[in-house]
Amino acid sequence: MSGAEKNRKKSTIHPTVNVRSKSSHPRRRAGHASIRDVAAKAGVSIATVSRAVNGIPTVDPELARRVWKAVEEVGYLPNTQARALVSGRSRMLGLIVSEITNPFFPELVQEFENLAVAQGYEVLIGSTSYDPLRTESLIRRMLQRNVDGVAVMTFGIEEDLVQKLVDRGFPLVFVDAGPQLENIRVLKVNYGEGIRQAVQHLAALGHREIGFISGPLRLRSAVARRDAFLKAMRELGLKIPKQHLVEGGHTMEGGIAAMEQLAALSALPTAVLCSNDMSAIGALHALYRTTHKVPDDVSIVGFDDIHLAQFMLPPLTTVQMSCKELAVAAVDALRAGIEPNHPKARQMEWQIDTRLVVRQSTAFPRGTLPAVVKRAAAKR
Amino acid sequence: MSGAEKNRKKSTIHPTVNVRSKSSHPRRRAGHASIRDVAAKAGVSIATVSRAVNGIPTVDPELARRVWKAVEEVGYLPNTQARALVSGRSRMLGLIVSEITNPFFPELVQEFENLAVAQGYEVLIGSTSYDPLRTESLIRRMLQRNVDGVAVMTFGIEEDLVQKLVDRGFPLVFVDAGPQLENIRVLKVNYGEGIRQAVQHLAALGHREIGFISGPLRLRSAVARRDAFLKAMRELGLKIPKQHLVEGGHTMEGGIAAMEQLAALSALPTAVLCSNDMSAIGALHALYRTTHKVPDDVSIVGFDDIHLAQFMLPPLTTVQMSCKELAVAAVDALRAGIEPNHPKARQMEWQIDTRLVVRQSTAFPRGTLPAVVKRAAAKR
DNA sequence: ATGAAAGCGCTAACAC
DNA sequence: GTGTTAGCGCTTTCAT
Repeated sequence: MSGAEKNRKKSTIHPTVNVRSKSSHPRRRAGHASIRDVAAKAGVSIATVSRAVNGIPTVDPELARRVWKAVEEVGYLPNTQARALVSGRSRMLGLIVSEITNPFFPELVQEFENLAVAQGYEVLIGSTSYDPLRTESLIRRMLQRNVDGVAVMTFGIEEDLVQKLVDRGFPLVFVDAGPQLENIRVLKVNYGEGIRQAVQHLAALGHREIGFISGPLRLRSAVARRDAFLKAMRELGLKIPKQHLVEGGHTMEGGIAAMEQLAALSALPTAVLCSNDMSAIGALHALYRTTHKVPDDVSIVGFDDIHLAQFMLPPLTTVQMSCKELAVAAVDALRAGIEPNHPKARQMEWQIDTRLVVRQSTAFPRGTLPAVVKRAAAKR
Repeated sequence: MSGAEKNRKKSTIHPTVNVRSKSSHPRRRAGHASIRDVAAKAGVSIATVSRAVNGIPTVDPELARRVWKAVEEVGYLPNTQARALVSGRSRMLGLIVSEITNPFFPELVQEFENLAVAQGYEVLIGSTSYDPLRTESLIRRMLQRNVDGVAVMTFGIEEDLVQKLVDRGFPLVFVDAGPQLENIRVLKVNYGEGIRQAVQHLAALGHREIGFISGPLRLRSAVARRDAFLKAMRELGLKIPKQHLVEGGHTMEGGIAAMEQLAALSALPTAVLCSNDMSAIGALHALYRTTHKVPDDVSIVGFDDIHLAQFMLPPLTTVQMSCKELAVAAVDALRAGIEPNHPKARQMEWQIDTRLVVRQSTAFPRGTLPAVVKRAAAKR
């Protein structure tokens, strides 16, 4: 109970008692107890308070008790900013998504946040609206806030900035990051698997004319989904006329526009696969407006399996990409990059699977009945 | 170009040149340029750098130029944590919502974030999942992160904590905060207006049996909406049998369950008002499963007007509560509480209006045709 | 085991 | 107008 008062100002030669407590410093944060208040109350040094609060085992149990009591009494909350300043680590993670209003992302955000918080991290969220400029300013702001790492769940960012960060050794996690960039951890989504299942499901029902509503093609992930579709079709020997391939922008509006384009064709495909669920919902809506029935007239398949999908009318058949899985991988990858002794510190790739979920927006092509049904009908 | 080196360690008596630049301190943040690096590069003191960077007009233009050049060269980003530490303000706002996966909230979050960022604030987002414990830990975490204020867009929080914060003078903004708490800024939503419009719209169409699917009744806002409905019905002299009032929990699942309950009644109401759009979507789904047609068999009205509402099948008639308006008010109210010289520093209430948006989920009650239609039919 | 003191990066009061 | 310096709240040597 001696030196603590020296930490303050030049001031009087005789720092008698608790002058510190309500501070001489004008900028002192109002109404907030600091470590010094606790130290004074407990009659120990601030170092001991720090140690007690951080659970360092070498503190005398009796002193620890006194410290905790004082903490209680003054309502002390350690100031994370100060901690971050001295430790050089903020225990904040950045999470950048393309469009927070696309329901897939809130689901992702929630999972990510739960995991992060459980592991002692806070999350700074940013939504880019597909704007590279926004993405850049977002990353810049997050860096200023000293986040320990950033997970970018979208693409369209200036490579320069990424390169600079990578050079600096800043932990970065991308989904579907394409190119040669080293030292970036990447979540590789296996689009092929789920999309092949979807195409095969449609083909098995008898569909041969299958259209595709893609996402915005400057997004790597959108391109990857389209390519997976093309590949699956080719594997089955199915043709894709150019006009059956339309861009939908991953929004409901985009889905509507794309479906209208398809519907204007002389021969509307009997089934349409969409690059995400929002486009699929848009497609559903467009078909409703043009009085086409789903799935009787045309089958629709989505991608993502957002919560909403099962509540659509009709419930949407879709390719599931688990945002839980994505979140787990993202947090894991981030920590691998941040914490020097992380068991996966050297791992650079995380695999994410996708799979088909069959609901009621897919059925036999219009005007056809499969053999089994015909046989059943004949029996009557 | 002299004293800056003194800031470091005891060390050598002769701090010849740029020993500081890559630091002697072991905890120095790796790869990140600090204000001292800029000062060294520009040949000025750190104070000048600080002033230049913060746009203080009294700096010599020539020096300012040199500073900015150095900033460019070393890739300097001011450390927000340090700034926050010294200024006692973090320029971070907390935003607490009840359920990030309810599409209304991402829309709100996005608006809020855009506004906040434009005004130089960062946003820390938290989702409570209606859990008071989570809410409390959320607020606690936000306080540790030194947020300048918190907007709570949900209710169910322990009053103790709120009281403590209020006593401390901590800026807090609530939506629909009910009780006597002083020094809390509140966003008063005028549910009555929009809901009265909805009930009158239904009544005008000829509905007399109008059901209501409420939200979770521990939420003030849910109670307020139900009460507004009851009041509007009373004003029109319409009766509400108890079984026409069911709780839906503000989720799709809840909406489905509630609608099923209603559908199981001997006399299903001809119209149902829902406490939010998600319940309404659930109701739509439940009616689809029970092969009731909307709006032919029963009219449905939602609340919130989320983006999705217009894309439902059929497009949802709903009471609009503009999240843009809410966000604007929330940020405004927060800043009023934070900034001592804010023009509205003394204002404690913000009004938010609601209004009906008519789409296609409402129509005449089943089995009825209004006079005009009958006359038109008779003419043929 | 405990305390003193340095210092994280920055701002602002003060001196010149 | 510019530099020096104290200090924001905290962690972490280094002595004791």
